[in-house]
Amino acid sequence: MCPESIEPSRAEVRRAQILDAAADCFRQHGFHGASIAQISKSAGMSPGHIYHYFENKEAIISAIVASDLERFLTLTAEIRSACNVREAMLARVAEGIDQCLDHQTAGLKLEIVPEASRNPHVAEIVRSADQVCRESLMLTIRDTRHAAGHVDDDATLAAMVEVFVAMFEGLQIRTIRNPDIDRGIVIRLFQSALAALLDQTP
Amino acid sequence: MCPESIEPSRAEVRRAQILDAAADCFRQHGFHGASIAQISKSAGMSPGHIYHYFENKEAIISAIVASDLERFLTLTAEIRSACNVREAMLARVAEGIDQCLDHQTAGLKLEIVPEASRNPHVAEIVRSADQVCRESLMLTIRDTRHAAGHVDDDATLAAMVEVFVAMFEGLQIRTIRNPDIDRGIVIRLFQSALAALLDQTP
DNA sequence: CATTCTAGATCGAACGCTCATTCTATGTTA
DNA sequence: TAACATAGAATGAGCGTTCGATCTAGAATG
Repeated sequence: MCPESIEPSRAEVRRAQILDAAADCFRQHGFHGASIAQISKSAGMSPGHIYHYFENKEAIISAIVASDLERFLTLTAEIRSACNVREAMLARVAEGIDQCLDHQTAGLKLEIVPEASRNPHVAEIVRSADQVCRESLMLTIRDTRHAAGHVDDDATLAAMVEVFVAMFEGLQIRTIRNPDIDRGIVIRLFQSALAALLDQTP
Repeated sequence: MCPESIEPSRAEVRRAQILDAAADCFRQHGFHGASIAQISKSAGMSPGHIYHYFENKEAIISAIVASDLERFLTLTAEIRSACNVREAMLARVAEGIDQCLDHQTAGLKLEIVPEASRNPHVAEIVRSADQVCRESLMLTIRDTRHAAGHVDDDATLAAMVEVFVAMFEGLQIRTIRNPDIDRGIVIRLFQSALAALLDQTP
């Protein structure tokens, strides 16, 4: 009677329930502003019961950070596996921008960064995930540049990645600081800025 | 015996003392992680005494956010008053990047954004300051583009500002997520990316 | 010049509250 | 019945904030 992998176990369902509720609360009140009482109420269970699935509050934070970064990891892997990577990248820009401009998503992602700057455990999760993303993007950009006849050293490629990623991460901040961005024109400009980055001759 | 404006009054000194200490504590523990007790100890006074200068903790947060944004406002005004604005902008990129890559500075700035996404009072300060910055930058870019013979509509100029600013704000996130950025090469790439943004023909 | 007065600066204990976490008791399932 | 799921009250620490007491510097007074 144990459905092993076909259906998630009750414990897995409970864990996901807590994680969903916690993400909501963290978005609304921040990692430290949200209380276990709030999370438990939002998850429909008692405060004490949460401690059957997570050692403490920090473990919930870590789990959310990890799952959030994992989703980003699969996105970059997806782009990398496209046949025409350059076109795939530019095509995905609109999609990526939409995600960056979503207040809910951006709010939670921006919660993570300052937390990483002071919580060593979160910092480690964030930095190791970031490294994997950068390596993946670096290979992607190198292939794209190679196809156009350019050969760059590793340091230049790494810097390209930084600029590339900085633009998207910066857009998340823009969404908070200026909620009235004109989405359509920003997409167009982002695409041409990224194309210039990929096509430049040093 | 009152030195009016030549020397700051005792109250002003005390306020600045509190603000400095608070900025330090907020950097280390976040807006909600830092306690009045910590701030008071770091400022060298009793917890109760802080309430002679600030109504409550949120007032301290607001004051720090406001002073931080004011500093940015003077920077953009400075650039705008240069004779050759385009060169001034590109020249200041290195300076701006240095500031973005400073962990201390970036940590506090990144604390502000998620706070703005849930604290309406902070949000208002941030958004109105951001609007002033954007307007200033927009005029600057318009003049630069005009000098090169380009005429852009307001929406395009606004989007250019967004991309421009997003790059710098994104760099602050990069510093946290990847502390090992190669500063020199990023500066070079940033400059060429921004030059491409300013010189593009649509 | 010495003394008194006073208003602001400063302290730190105390308050009420909320938090993360623990623990024991009860319910549920197989 | 044995093992696990769940509840919710209890705990103790820490928080932001308040408040009355003390201190101090300088003005007012004689």
